[in-house]
Amino acid sequence: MEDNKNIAKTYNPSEFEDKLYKNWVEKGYFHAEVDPDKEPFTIVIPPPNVTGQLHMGHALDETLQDILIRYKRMQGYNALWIPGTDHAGIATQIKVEENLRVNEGLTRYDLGREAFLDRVWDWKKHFGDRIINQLKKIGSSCDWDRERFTMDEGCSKAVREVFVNLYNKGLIYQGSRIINWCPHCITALSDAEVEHEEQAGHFWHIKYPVKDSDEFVTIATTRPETMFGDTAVAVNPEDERYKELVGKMLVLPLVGREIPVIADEYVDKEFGTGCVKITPAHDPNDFEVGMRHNLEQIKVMNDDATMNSYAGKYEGMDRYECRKAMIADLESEGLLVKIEDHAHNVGTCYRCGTTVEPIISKQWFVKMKPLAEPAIKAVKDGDTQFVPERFSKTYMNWMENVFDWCISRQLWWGHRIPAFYCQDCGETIVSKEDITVCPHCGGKVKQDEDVLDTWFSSALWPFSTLGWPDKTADLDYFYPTSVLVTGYDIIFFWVSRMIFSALEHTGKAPFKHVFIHGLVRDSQGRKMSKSLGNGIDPLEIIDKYGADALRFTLATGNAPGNDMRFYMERVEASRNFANKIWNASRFTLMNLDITENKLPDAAELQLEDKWIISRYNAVCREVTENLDKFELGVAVSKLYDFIWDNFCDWYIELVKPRLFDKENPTAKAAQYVLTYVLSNTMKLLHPFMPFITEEIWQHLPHEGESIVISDYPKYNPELDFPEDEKNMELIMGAISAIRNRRSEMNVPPSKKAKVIIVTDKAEIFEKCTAFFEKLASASETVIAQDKSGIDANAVNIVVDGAEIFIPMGELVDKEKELERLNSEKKHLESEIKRVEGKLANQGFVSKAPQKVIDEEKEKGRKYSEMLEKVLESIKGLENM
RNA sequence: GGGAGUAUAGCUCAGCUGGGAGAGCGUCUGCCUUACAAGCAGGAUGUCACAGGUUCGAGCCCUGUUACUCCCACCA
Repeated sequence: MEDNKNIAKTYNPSEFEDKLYKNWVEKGYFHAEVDPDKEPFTIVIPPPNVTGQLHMGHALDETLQDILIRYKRMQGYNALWIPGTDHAGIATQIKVEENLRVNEGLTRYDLGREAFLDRVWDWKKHFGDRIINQLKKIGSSCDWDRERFTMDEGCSKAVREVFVNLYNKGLIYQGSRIINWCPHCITALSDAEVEHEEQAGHFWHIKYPVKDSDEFVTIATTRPETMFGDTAVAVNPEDERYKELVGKMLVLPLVGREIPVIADEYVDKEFGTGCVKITPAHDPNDFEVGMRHNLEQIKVMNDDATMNSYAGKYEGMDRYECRKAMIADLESEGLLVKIEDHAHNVGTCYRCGTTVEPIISKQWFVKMKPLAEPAIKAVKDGDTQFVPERFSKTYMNWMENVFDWCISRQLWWGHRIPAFYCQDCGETIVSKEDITVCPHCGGKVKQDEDVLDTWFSSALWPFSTLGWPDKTADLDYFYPTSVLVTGYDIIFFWVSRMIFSALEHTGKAPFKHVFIHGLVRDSQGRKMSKSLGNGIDPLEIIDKYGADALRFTLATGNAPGNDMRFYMERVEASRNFANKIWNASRFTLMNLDITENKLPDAAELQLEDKWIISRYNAVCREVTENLDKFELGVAVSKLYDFIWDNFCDWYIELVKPRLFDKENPTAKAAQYVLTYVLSNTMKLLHPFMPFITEEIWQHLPHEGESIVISDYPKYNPELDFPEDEKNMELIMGAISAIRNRRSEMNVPPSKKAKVIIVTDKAEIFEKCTAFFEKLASASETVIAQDKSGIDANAVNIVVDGAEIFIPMGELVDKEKELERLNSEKKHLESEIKRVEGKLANQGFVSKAPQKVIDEEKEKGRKYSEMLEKVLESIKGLENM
């Protein structure tokens, strides 16, 4: 502690953040082992994608988790935060392919599956490491000995186990159904991976001639190019207009194929022309109609959304090229009735933005209904609780209406589907282990080429990271996890799937709470994105302002679950707060010659000491309560107010005269109180701002080797001094009033004046005459019982508990003083009127809680007393 | 078509279970007061979207209205 007094003059986080973090990791503070004597508190990180680097959204997510985990660790829980990364199937593959294309002009097919995957693993290594380093920079207190990856051995084992289990239970099946196909990524997508956006499209009205007749029906479509796959035209059975047509054959324009007119309830008579082209291979509704009517399914596109041979002469054209060409042809043949503008929802790929094509395809699916039921129940019963609660509605809504989940992807990067097809007998074998021969016929087998949806493995994250499917001690002890912290944007993708997966495979909900946060937006409220170029790199902020400032910014300024705007002024304000803490600490250290951290005997405590201790104690209680309710922003802003307003602006200033006066018998007590309150406040603040709090705590007299593993302060009823708080407020009120008066009269702070305090609470005001010298620019303070002998040229200030006179000589303008006193009088009178009105109200007196009534009465008493003094002063002035 | 959110100081936002509105930034005035100008002291600014209702009392609870935002949804 020899260098205590030599901490740097300005707050410079880069000088100590990395050093402290390294030490924490080396000491193993973040490492957790099973310990039956302690209660576990577990968080699994939402694994960032290995696609690139962390953005501000991650920084928010990690900050919130770290606050919770550090808080619980300090409270004595066995806190475990499991870190890791996600392989992010499509997203990563796209990145690597893009990289390959730009740098080497190659496609993944040029390399071949194995060589390409080697490249992706290289990518993963590079960006995975980078992400981990970024997590550390933010201060995340993860257990790095347990770092995981969704495609590591353990997670892969869990994936296979789950796939085989679900398959054996009939909850995974393979089938040909309409799925969302991304022609750019060349893969199937789940419903959740499709983003709908309203686009200005068209409604093409096209004539389909009736066979052997001059008649025709007009259909309306938004995707005319799919007509090559039409296998019927449907009308509503109740539709009188078309009753005669049902059963007749139509001739499909441009290709001449014949299709029937069928009747189906699905058709809305009122919409469009009332005739619907049915394309079972390219539309989910049409698919259903096709099933009912046993219609042929004709796929007219290739995987890249170019037209195939069913499109006749349009074969090879891109779907939109084809659309243009065929519309022109229809028009020239006189079969195009009209084109209407029509806004409609178009599905787009969430990774590349390409318009997805609903297309029939053989894929693997998870049957959702049986899995959704327990997942709904778990949230209904409160086994898992959303914070804020409203997000459970979002979850329920989705769960209750969920369709089967398409889990196969035509990609290379991911968990290969553990299904094997016998080349000889055609049997499908789903197996946990790789097999080479068919168990039925001994023939050669070939593994399914596809991989699983990346969310299939993340769905298992809370238990796969703890060793499942093995019955490990970790799993037994740390699972289910305590809280999951994530953004509302992945409730469907991830949260819901973790819940039903966990219930199905472990029999338990994966976490007690889901703490949902919003998105980090830019200063104008726009989503941060690459294309807008408005993203802010968390690391740049850390370099410039420090991780603590970043964390403080992210933890404050918005309500849970709401989006927040991020801009530099806020970070600067946070940094300024850190600087404030830094300097208050520097001041404390400069004035310290004690080596112990303890409170002095109660008898030695001065009024201001008891006040700050009492305030600290109250803040301690409130912060803990807020943290327990996940009100992190409220908690930390209370600490901000306490540190800045109470501790710095008042306590330190009040205590200076004692500290600077070596003869003062209470100087030591002040040192102890400063140390006690500051170091405990650092503890309270540590979860939010881990670096600066550790740095300061280490310099202060302390026990233990790190604030990280120190005990979180607890509320202590013995430290409540309500009476002293009240008295202190009287004095603070007086000081403020004097400052106010002097400022109004443009008295420079350097000009000292005599202050005469007339009060019958001499014992309160007397004790603190020292404050006035320092704070109120007084040269002398006199406590008097009455105002006899007070100079006529004194300004008169009426405050609660006292009347203050400051002789100002010529500065006093009698008229102006009268004016001011009269406005004071008016104000007091109106306040009294309000209070009296309230107290005269029978309803109020009989129904309001006693506490509120007493408060009003107290106000009334105070105001009346003050008014009396003001009236006297007015009278005195007028008589002069 | 369903569901949710937001509307509070010039700007960005807090405001926990109802007891006469706060912060940061900005702004105005005065200060380099020996921890801090990344600071100190003092000030100004609000029909808490609108209309009703419940209540002794509403920014907060209820109903309706308006504006904006987001999510979900197989009307071609």
